[in-house]
Amino acid sequence: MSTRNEIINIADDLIRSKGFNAFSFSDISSSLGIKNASIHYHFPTKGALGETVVQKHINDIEALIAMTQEWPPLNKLEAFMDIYSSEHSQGNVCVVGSLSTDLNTVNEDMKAYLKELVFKILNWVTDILEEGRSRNMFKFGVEPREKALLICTNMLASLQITRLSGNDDFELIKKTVIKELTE
Amino acid sequence: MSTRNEIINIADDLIRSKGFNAFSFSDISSSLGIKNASIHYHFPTKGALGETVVQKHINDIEALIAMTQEWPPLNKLEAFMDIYSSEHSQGNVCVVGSLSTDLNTVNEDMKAYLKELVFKILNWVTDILEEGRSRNMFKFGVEPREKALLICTNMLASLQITRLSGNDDFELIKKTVIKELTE
DNA sequence: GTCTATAGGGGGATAGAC
DNA sequence: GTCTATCCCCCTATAGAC
Repeated sequence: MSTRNEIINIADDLIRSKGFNAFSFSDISSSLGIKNASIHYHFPTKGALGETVVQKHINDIEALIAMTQEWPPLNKLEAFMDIYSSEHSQGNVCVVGSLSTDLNTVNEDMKAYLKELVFKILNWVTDILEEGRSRNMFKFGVEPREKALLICTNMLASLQITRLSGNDDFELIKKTVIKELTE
Repeated sequence: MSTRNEIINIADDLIRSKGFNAFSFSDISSSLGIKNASIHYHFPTKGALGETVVQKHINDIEALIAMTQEWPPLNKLEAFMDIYSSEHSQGNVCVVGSLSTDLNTVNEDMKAYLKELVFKILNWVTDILEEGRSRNMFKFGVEPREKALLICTNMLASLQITRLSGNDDFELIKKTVIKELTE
């Protein structure tokens, strides 16, 4: 992998494990075996690096949406939830949860990319729910976008709360969301 | 109000607006019109200040639980949700959301107090839901603690997500949670 | 592309006067 | 209780050699 991509991946991991303001260029350079100054060759500022990390998440979610386009609604929903399972297994929170906490400290471009990411996720989950209900696979008594907000907030905060309440609660939340939708 | 309590309140606000690692003693001292060194008279370290802020939230939630003990379940649930309405109106996230993001950077005592806070909240909401269902005021098809996890994660993350998706979504989430429980 | 060296600032924390 | 003065460390970022 290119140094540039390694930097992006390490920064992404650090944002989700420690937070944007808590990680430093030294965390990255020591992990990579290079010097701080070399990072600035690839990214002029910490903000520019942060923007690129968020863009990567936008690209990833777009790829996942495209890949699962023909899947049944329940499988799509599980693909969505698997993003969070993967983050949970690393003990990390999600990028939206981490950076929304720090939102008043990041630059305007990062905010804009984060908004784009949140809208993409919300629209995707809304579409999945709408499709699932119209095909009689999901049951819920509110608007699809309302239910999408509930499920997205369940996923986002489950990563944060289970850092404190206990790891088993993450799987419990996931199962409960699916149980409520399908029973 | 005593200087000590003013420091606690300003620190609390800063944690929920900027995050624990982003605020500095200078933010507090300039806001209070005192010098950095004076803060250290009241709190030896930043960690000790953080611990006190979390303890304050524990005390506040205990007082709220005691005050609403005889209220009907729906009013109790609304009292719980009003905590988040108040934080949302300030544009802040909740203390658990903020500090769980930074969890890997805070000291062990802060972690312990945060755990205590999360357990108190989860147990309270679980009790409210159980009481509401046994009195035929709430309907839900999962265990009370499971539903409490869903509602607590809805509240926590709604503050974070609506910083990005739009302010109206907070009220929408609140209304949807109550609608699902009571219809 | 990566290095050394360094600038320039801000962070938390302490000592001791008042 | 609050102040001034100061310490020491870490941070992001830049200049210029290789």
